[in-house]
Amino acid sequence: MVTVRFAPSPTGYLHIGGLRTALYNYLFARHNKGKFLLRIEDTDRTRYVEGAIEKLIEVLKWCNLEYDNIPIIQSQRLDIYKKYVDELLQKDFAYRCFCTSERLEEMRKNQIAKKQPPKYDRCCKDITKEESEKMAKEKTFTVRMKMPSEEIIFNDVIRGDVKFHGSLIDDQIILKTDGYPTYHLANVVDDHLMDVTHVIRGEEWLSSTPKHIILYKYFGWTPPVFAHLPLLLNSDKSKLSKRQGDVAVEDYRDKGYLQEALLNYIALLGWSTEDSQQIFTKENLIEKFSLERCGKSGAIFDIQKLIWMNGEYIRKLSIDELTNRAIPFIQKAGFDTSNFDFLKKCILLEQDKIKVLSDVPHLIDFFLKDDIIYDEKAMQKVIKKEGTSTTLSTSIADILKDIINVYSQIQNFSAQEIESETRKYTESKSLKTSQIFHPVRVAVSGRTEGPSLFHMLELLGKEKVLLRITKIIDTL
RNA sequence: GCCCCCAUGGACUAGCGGUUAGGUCACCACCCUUUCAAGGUGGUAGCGCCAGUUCAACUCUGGCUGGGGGCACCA
Repeated sequence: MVTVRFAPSPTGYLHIGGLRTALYNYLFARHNKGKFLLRIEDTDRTRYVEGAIEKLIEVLKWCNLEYDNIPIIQSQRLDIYKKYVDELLQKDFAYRCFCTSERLEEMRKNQIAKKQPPKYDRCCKDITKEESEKMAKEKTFTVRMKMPSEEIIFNDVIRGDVKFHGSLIDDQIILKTDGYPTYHLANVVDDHLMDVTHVIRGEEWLSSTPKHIILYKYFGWTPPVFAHLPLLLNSDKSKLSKRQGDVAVEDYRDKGYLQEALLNYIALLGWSTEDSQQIFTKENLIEKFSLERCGKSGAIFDIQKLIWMNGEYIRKLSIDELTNRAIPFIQKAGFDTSNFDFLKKCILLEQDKIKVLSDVPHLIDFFLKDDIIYDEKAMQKVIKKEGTSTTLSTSIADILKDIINVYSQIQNFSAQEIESETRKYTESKSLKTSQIFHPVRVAVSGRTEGPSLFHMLELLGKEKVLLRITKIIDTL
């Protein structure tokens, strides 16, 4: 059975690149009716972050990437790793290293200064077993794996055959002085113990794969199939990182990107179908995903396309669903959200315009509050007509006064009714519709852009409309 | 410095020897329209370079250039 895993380290947030890795693993598992497991790689105590695991799990849940196991936590399995390290020591595939980190650092500095590749000098490699046992009792030590001087070739599903030479690779530390294993050891041991069949991970791991291959060999285990995904990039083509924009999945969530849109967009960063389909349901992705159709080159994370796609998904949401999802954002902006039906009507009028959910409060705020803000430019351009004759300005006031009269007469203040009465008035005065529509719009909403005018007036209600127009006339 | 990976318009990509090099985002124009959007139609823009193989290279091979990743008691 196909078994894959997502193995993040809990650094405090889920990186968007990590999410892509998780997604591809998930899709691959579901497509093959296999298992998708979660493993937390927290073997670095110096990077321990309070609450990071919980946060990670919460974000994964928000993304709807459900895993099939109780998450494996590496820091709780120290005895297991120790057992395997001992096995390697016993078989002479590894050795204790008593060098201090100061010495190693010094050595590395010198090597770099001499333009040599930084590499351990194997100072402790030839200490006899007896000596090593003895020293282990009084000194702290790490354990290093022995890299054989041989050609290491492995097949990567995405990249084909990749070749390294063992002689160029360091004797990697597999067990630290604090008793914790390093990534390489823990990763290989756990993947084996969890029966992982396919390792799908980022390209940054490609060059340490030979170490893993050798570990599998030393243990006598069959290595999994490897697939190294191209990296996600900043706009300057460097590895996607903080500093150049948001990289945490929760940032996107908090800005109002839909989980469906984020995943859909991210799925397309490094994978595509032959017909270049853009919009996929999750089921669709599961059905069509394959590692063979993954690309090899890094992909720039382009927010523009994500924004477009998010809008696409928002437009497809039912109005109830959209309202529910927008409510937290409206609340955050300080508005009362108890009147669901009213909010629904407001949002419906703006649905086509919403790119991210955090747009919603601003788009509908003039429905929700009485002291609306009048956009200065809009006022100048539409109401005050700066630079043109005062007679025109007067006529706008007159028009608005007439409109008040017209609207006061309307019994059934519906969009249809308002429109027909407005048009009737326009004709009777031989005015252009724009001479009426624009000033009314600005008067009631404070801005030039907005929803369909008459639907907006209906929703606002006769009382507010008359009040707001009156208020504007007073300023003229 | 060493090792590895990669290379189609501004971005994501399709292509797997013969195509008017296709799609999506962005951009521009037009249409629709009371505004802004949305939607529709059309458009600008691309195979990094040099050899080789071949009747024929975006496609295969080699080199170059460019970009990226890795080289921790981090993952």
